[in-house]
Amino acid sequence: MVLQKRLDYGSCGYPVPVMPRVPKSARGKRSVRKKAEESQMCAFDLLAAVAGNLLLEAENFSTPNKSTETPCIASPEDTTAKSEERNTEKPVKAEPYDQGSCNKSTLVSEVSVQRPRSCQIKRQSYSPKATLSEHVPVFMKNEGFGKDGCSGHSIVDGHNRVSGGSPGLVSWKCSSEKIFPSSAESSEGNGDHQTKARVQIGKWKLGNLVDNNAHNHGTCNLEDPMELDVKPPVFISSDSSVEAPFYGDHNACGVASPKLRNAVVDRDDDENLSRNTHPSIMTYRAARLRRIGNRRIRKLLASRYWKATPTSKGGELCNSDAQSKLVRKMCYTSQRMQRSSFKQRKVFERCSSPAPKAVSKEGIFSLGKGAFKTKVSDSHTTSHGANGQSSSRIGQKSLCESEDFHVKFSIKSFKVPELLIEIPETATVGSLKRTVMETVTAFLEGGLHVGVLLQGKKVRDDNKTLLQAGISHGDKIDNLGFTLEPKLRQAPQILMGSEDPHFFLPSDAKEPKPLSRITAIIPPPTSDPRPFDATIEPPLTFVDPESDSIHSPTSESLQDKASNSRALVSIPAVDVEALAVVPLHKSKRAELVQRRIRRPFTISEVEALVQAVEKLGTGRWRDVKVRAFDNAKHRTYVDLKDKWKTLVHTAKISPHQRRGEPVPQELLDRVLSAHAYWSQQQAKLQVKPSPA
DNA sequence: TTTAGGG
DNA sequence: CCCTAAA
Repeated sequence: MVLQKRLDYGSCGYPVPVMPRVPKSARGKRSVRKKAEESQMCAFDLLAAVAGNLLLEAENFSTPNKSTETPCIASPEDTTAKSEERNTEKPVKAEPYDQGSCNKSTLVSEVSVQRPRSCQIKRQSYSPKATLSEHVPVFMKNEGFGKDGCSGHSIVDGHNRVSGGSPGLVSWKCSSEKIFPSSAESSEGNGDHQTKARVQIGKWKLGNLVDNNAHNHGTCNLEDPMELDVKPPVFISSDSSVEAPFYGDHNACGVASPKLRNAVVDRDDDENLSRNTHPSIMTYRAARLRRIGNRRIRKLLASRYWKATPTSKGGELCNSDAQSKLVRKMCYTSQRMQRSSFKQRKVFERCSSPAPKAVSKEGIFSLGKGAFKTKVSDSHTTSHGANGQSSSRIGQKSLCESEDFHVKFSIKSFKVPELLIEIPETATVGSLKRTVMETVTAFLEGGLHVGVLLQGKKVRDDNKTLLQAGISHGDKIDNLGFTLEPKLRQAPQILMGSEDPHFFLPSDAKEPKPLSRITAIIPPPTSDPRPFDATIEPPLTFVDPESDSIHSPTSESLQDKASNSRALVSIPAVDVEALAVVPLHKSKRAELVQRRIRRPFTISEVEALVQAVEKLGTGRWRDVKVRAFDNAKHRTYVDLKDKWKTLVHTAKISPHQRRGEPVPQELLDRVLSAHAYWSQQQAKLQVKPSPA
């Protein structure tokens, strides 16, 4: 029985994940740290990816040589229930830039283009001569992130709408347009007795794209598109006061300084467990886990990533290497995006904020009021890079001097398709937030197709200049619109049954079928319906008393699972080829999979272990596992080996140095003797061969 | 996949 | 517990 609630997600700000989380497991380990660093992937990457994606398309289409009909190699998507198959991913060529149509689920942003009043913008705006493809800069702003971001309050009540988009930026927020009355509905009897809260998020919007700041400050400037290698800028900003351009920064994966990141991270207060876990990161790590070799673990992981449909096997699903692969590719992609963004950083000039604010060393970010604030600096020319203010002025000046014929766009809103999230009631608000965030992130990661609509008609020819397309600074540009379509190629099928008729369909279909809903499912804490130890354990078998769930899940495990569920966010496929722009090294995602919860061995477990080892000896952990812990799913042979190792160590040290639940001396003695015995045996085996 | 060990 | 090289 599943209780599904539809909560009005309201208009809370959408916190763009910024800080790739370094799992606790990292604990200062070099290797882990390194990995975490390597795999840093944050929202910025994501946006960078989007931008890069757009950019790439722009390039493709603005380059005469390239066909505007970039072949889209369709890869028939296997829609079977198996996640592995589902994720099988094949290289795909860039999809046509112009989708040609935009259906209901297409994201349509309200864009208005207006002619700058006071002064003309020279570098910031696009020349009417620019081709449509060059039009893609996407400015995003994540308001309210710094302060409370998507707090539980805002999630539920969702009435705190952020107002007044900042210059040159678009703010992400859940629009309040869509309000879903709470309702409860029982789930289809799939066997599990869980309660889930379902949160549906309506359309989202991006706030103002281009500020109206043109009149005030004379504006935002972009280098002449023609003279730079046009890279659509993507700005991300959190908090209404400052804007952060998203540049793929080499040091910080396009994010801010560590400090900044921390600020963000820390704000995630109601997370007790692994915070800021990123789905993609998680998934990425799953890939690594491939080699761990424990099928069970892998399965478990898999179940975390995809819908944890409780099955007779205990809710375990197959893991998918394909997915991992996919994720890696995504990372790769996004990194490439970053590079392009970085590139752009040098060529674009902008002054998006009315009031000059502090600029960080790099001239990119700055902190303010404890909130996550950043300021775009002018990197117009490298020489100006470090001084936002002066650059600003310079920029303004040049703006006013610039010629006319530039059109200015203002995207008032950007709607993200409906999101459907399923989460157990027992999950924390924090996990809910994360899930939402990750879902959206995942969604965005797929990249977007940008379409241009002029008076309702889609402007397909990317090589036309704005002027030719009828987009001039003078007239009828009010009806200019953009369509942002998810660039999904396959449908994440972790969805809830088939209640939603239109999901994302492979976009390789004739008509693009953008997703209309993204679903994320968080498995309930008890989603691991492990057979209630129905079998009678063999003599030596240790039966975990509080085996996975069922019996009063501790708050720890409960939370753990809840947080694990974050990985269940759907991760749309990405058109890797299209996004491939940035080199891989930097922005993989941070590690996602969290460390397994610590489950201290109980005395009975220790006893079972000792007994098994006495009998089998060391070095046969697999057998020990089978013999004594076959029913303890969470104990792997590696765990047993480790435990033995610690037991031996414990037995050797003085009692007062021991920690944790004291192990009966009797057992420790047995450990020592068994250890001595088997060590001897091993030594014998080692020596024998040579004499013989 | 397992083992064996270092972290 | 994690991570991995080796077997």
